[in-house]
Amino acid sequence: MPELPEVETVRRTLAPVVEGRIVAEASFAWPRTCAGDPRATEEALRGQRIERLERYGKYLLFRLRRRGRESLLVVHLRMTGNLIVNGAPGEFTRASMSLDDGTAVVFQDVRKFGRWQWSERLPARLAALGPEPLEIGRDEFVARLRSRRARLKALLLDQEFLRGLGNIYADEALFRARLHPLRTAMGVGPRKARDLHAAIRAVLRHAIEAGGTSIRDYRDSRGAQGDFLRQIRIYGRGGEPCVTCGARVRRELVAQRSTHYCPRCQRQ
DNA sequence: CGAGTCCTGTGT
DNA sequence: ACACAGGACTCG
Repeated sequence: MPELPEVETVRRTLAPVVEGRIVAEASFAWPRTCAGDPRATEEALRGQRIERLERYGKYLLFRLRRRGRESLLVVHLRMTGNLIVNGAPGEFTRASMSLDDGTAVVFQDVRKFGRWQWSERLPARLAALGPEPLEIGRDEFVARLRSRRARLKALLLDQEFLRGLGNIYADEALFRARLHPLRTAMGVGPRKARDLHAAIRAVLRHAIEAGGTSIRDYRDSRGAQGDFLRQIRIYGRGGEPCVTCGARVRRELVAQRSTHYCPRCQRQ
């Protein structure tokens, strides 16, 4: 579910609640939500001061400190995870953290794919991810893109290429840049590659402004839905007329993910 | 590259 | 009963 704009919205709404607070207690109702040993993690988190809440691609990083030692709580929401402030514990609560002011941060996750991982430093897996889509410069993006053999859709979903895009915003960006998802990255000319860079930035910025896209499960940390679905142009519109030209929007599987594009606006 | 896995819920 | 869902990992 959540991609960069959703995770950024969670970060923005959650940061003022948790920054500067101390973890009173953490617990895992579904042990596999914890990457690592749940008991040891609960113990490691107790008494930690949350210094900052950051976003890294689709990951949330809680920067922790206890007795002068820094560490990290890495959270990935995956498909259906939500971090809700003072959320009512229920059937889908997989983990939670209570803070020294009595606030509870409750992790609700229907499909149980979400993960919390405590670590002393940024895990190597994360360190290997690509740049932030909103930080990479145009020329560097173009060079990076055109050096790759993969199809555009697969490449945009590859977190080692860019960190933070997912299925919705990959399709939206390709549509806005009028690029066919099956085109090879290497074959994209410099001009179209620049268009794609601009399209990625635009769609992410607008989506963040709207608080993300709630298709079904996604909520920010206050429980509010995102509003970007109203601005979605291509994702999930298979069979409907293209908003630009009226042609029938195609939906097909690419890299095992449903991919939406307009066969007239986005030529091979 | 594709296919299977981890999971539960919803819609046809 | 079956397909599908915003993600990522592992295996051929």
